[in-house]
This record gives sequence, C-alpha cells and structure tokens, in this order.
Amino acid sequence: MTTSTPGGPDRRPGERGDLLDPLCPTRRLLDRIGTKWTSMAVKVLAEEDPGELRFAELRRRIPGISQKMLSVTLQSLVRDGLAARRVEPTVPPAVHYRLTELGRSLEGPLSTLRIWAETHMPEVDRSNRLADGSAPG
Amino acid sequence: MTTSTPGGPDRRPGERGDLLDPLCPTRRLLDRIGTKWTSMAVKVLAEEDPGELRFAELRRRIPGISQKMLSVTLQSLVRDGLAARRVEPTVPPAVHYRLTELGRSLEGPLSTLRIWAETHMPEVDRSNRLADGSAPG
DNA sequence: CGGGATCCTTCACGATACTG
DNA sequence: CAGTATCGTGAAGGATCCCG
Repeated sequence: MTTSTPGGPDRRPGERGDLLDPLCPTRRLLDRIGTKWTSMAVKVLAEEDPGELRFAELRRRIPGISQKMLSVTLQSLVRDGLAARRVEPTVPPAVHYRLTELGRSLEGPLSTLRIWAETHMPEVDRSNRLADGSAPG
Repeated sequence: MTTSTPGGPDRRPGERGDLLDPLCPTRRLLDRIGTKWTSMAVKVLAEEDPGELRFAELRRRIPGISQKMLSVTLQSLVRDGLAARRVEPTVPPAVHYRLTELGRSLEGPLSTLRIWAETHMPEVDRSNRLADGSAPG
C-alpha cells in the first residue's frame, strides 16, 4: 500500500496527536488487512480455531491463492503476531498454523466489516453502475 | 490492490457460494478502504456530519494529502455513493462534500477497526521488533 | 478555487522454476 | 510437503504543470 513513511525517518508513532498521522495505527492496520489474502487467511484460521491448519490445507481452503502468496501472507501474520507456526520435525515436515490470541481478537472487527460489506456493497455497486451509465463517453 | 477479476469476466458476485470468491463483497470493500486516504476522508467527513466540507478545508484536515489524491479519493467516494458533491455556482466555484447515509453507516465498522488498531497495534509492533531482533542477518 | 493531464517510482501480486 | 528465488506486470500514489 506504499505508505513508505514520508516526511523523514525521525517520527514516532502517535506523534503530532491524531489519526491523520501517516504512522497512525489505523493506517498501518489497513495496510495489513488490505493486502489481498490476509483477511481471508485470518477468516479461514478463525473458522478452525482453536485448532490448527497445515499449509496445504490452508491452500485448499483459499481458492486461487498461489503457493508464494500463501507463504508471504502467513509469514506476515506470524511476524505481526497474529498467527503462530508450529513445525513437526517429520520427513517431509508438517507445518501447522493457528491464530494467536491477538489474531483471534481481530476477528470481531473483521466480521463487522464483512457484515457491512454483505449488507451494503450491493448499494455501492448500484451507485457505480449509475455513475457508469450516466456519462460514460 | 490489483484484484483484476482473474478467471474470466463472466462471473457474478456471490457465485460459487462463499466469501473466498475474488469478487466477494468483503474483498471489494477492503480494496476501497485499503487505499491510502479513503478511510481518513470518511473519518474527517464523519466528524463534520451532518455538515459539509469544502475541498480546501478537507485538504487542510488531511495533512500530507496532495491535491490530486484528494480529488481522486473524493471521486471514488462519490462514485461509490459514500459521499455527495454539491457545487455552488459562484466564481470561483465552491464545492462541498458530505457523507451520504451509506457513508455514515460505514463509520461504525471503521471505528471498530480504529479501536482495535489503537488497542492492539503496539502489540503488533512489538512482535515485529522481536522478529527483527532475533534473526536479522 | 477546484480540479485535470502527465510523468515517474514503488510495490503487490502472479507465474514459473527450483529445493531440503 | 512446504517452502525459496527470480522475473514481469499493473496499479497506487507522489510531483509537477496547466485550466476555467
């Protein structure tokens, strides 16, 4: 999402007071859940919670995701402390993922968004079609 | 956010059943509020609600936004039916923006996200610092 | 005042191939 | 099985200039 911390490197989060700061927590959260597969992965993991899912099983449950993007997405989740990774030292290795408590706590806000989306995105789509139809060329 | 509707143009929203569809409403909502300035603009407009704000005033209240990005952001909001644009035919023209009812309804879910972010992003940051410190090189 | 048009850079994402 | 490495593309976003 770009947001490459413009304005100099010597800025602290929360400085200058308000949520409009480029480093504000909301912006940084949106940068994360805005990436294409993150919210899907959280949802799928949350549905399995408190259980775990293996890499291949996650891939099956997220149709269309590539191996690379699942890997990148899970690494981000683990790095952010939203998911945990557990490796069984077998051959071949079996890697399991689960939500952390922090990850679980994100499910509420995300489901709120989902409900709004399911309820109101049809209106947004109608609005877009209207805009397309009124003055296209 | 790319999401360029892969898999062919002949897909209907909601088809194939679940939220994992690339065209699922949640994904499309995230594509919108994930863009850098959208949620900020909604927040600023919501604080003024039910009043209106002019272009220049919005720009003042969103530090760091460029003229172009404010324009693009507002056009998206209007196109999506989240904001309304009103032009006073003076010279020079005065353009006012306000949230629609649909836009107002989005404030709830967004503030839920903000609260989570303010509460938990410090934990996410700590997790990231841990990851950076443990095995950087 | 409130934009539009243009150029440019960065980055998310996809496709593909390789590995322990 | 569960990744890593590499390459290419499209789109977001910033900077700048112009316009009615």
